[in-house]
Amino acid sequence: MSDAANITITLPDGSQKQVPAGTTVGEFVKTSIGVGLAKAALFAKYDGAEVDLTHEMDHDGALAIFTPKNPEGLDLVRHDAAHIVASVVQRLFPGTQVTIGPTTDEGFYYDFHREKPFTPEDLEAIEKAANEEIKKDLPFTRREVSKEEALALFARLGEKFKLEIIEDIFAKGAKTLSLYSHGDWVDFCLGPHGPSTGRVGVIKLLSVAGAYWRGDHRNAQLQRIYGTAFFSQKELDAWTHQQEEARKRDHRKLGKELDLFHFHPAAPGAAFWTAKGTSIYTTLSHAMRRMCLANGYQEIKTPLIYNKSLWETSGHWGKYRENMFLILDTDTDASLPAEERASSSLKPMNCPSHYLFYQIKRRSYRELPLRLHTQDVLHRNEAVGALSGLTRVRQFQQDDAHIILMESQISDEVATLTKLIAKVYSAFGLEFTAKFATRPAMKIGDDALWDKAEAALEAALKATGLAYELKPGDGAFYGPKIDFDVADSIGRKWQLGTIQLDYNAPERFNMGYIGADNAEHRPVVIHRAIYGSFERFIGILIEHFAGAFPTWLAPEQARIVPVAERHIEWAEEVARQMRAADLRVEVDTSQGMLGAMIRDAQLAKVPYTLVVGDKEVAAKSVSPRTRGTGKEADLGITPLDVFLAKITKEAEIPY
RNA sequence: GCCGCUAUAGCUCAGGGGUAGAGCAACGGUUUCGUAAACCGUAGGUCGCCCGUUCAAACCGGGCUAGCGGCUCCA
Repeated sequence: MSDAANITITLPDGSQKQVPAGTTVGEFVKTSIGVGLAKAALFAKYDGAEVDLTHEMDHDGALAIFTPKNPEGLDLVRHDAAHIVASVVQRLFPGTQVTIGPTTDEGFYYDFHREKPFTPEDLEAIEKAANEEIKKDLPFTRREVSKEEALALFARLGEKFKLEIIEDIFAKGAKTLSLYSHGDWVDFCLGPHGPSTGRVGVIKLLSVAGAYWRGDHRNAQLQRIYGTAFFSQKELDAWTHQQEEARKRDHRKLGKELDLFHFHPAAPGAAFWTAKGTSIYTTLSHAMRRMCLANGYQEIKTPLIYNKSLWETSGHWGKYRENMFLILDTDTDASLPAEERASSSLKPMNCPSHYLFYQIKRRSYRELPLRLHTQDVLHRNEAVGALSGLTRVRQFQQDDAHIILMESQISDEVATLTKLIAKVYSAFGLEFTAKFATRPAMKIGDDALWDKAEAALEAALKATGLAYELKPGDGAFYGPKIDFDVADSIGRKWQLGTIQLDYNAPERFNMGYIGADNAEHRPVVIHRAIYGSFERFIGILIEHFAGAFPTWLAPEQARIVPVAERHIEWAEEVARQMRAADLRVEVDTSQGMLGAMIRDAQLAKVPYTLVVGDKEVAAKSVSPRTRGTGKEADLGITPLDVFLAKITKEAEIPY
């Protein structure tokens, strides 16, 4: 189709153009498509690969142009922004070494090595200089160099982290390394980059944080500068506003405002739940218990403290002791290390309890799958720096279960479980992502068992048709797992539900069952949680609903507001009838102005505010008002029995 | 655990080397009111804790504790 001098370029609409080989993407767009697009273009995808506009096309292929209108365009300029920030940091703070600077969902970061930490004032100076660099509109230029050239260049610059990365890149089989420069600053990078620094509209630096080289805490401590970039100040302002709105949903803020839970320095990582918060907790607990009992589970309770010997059998003593609250034997020598003085520990997980429970008697294949559900209190000694509101605590309860079953039952059980999880999450309107995590470095059991477990779990997951992401090395120490993640208000993802397959525990605990053949067999264990933990789940729900819980979950489902003192009697009668129908109701007897009482109820995010005055008393009715402002929130005068029927239905557990 | 930041009244926050301030909430009184804030008054704090510098520390320095943003880890 093409002769030696010409190549055929296919555009996304299917049209084809012939141009001389060696034409750059930029020239092609300008001459064959249009000046407007040429001006807007940032980079292109040519024959499946992302390339710069200066890339010379040398063969037939499809070409797609990306501009600020594409999400990929924003990601690209943020990558440009990371380079710009790194360049000004090295100019302003000589001696600082660069490492890596990728983009994130919300912006970018760049990790630096420098003895002195960056101060907030430093950040301001860097941000100012970075934005000046944008105004200079310096072109990004690319060139390819050999390994030797690359090593020589970065050795001369004194960039020892970069030298390590270069060795890695070539070790993985790269033939050359691409360098990108703007001004006199150079970094290596796969690219592509935009045409010039001017195309990055505005850079905003957000924070500086510690990070470890290659993500390993044994390595050098780096300083990570987080930032974001937008094409215009207007877009940045809109994003900033959106961030502020998201922060208003923060469960730590709302938990205090709505009086749901509190923390005290005397018990870091362990919540005090108010009556309202406890109401949410117990409603969720009851809902899960009910669902489990309806789906072939039995609920059991087990001890909270166990002898060290149990943890040795389970493998926790070796692989999880750092996270366990040990109970020291006071008779022992105080100079000995804690793990030698410990005789027992608070349980950090329910699994060993359930294995002991299973072992209480001989089990038959007819009992399998044996599904044990427990909501006991667990303690994990989390690192102080890891604690965060309700999403990361030291004391919590899981909606935990262990399913002891035959290998042949795994697939069906995993399918049933993913359906249950999807059902619960959809009842809240929560969107989740699934991850499949395989054996970690810190593990028990031989590789043959892991091979078997990973294969069985992934096959079961595939059979459900659910989309999932692969997380190699992220499994529990005893088995591979499927994790279900939900994002909080500021986009951080938290693991909630989990399904974990365990071939190790049955071996360690020598678990068996008598099969139909009257012989002893080894079962398999599935660990699963749907909420994950009540604490984290409630934290996520608070943010998801911005504190405005659905009626069935709201701690106060209705508040009755008497217009004047003479209406209190009917208000109390309404409350009595509603409480008799198991509804959670309060009467506002504060005798404030009506508007003020309604405002209080609205701020408390009570689903229904029931105004009662002369008209309502006379008609044995209420005037319900939903959450929200203005006339549309007012449902008008409603007979009490009609309203009762409506709210009772809304108070039903949806799963 | 690591890096950085923060800590003033129940909450949100101002102030600042020389006897501590506001709004809301609380409490008392007046008001009895029709769909997002009535009015007047009262009370409330060893400025997170310890040590140091200073004639004098809430303010400056150090340590600790807790919280926040990340890293590591994790439900």
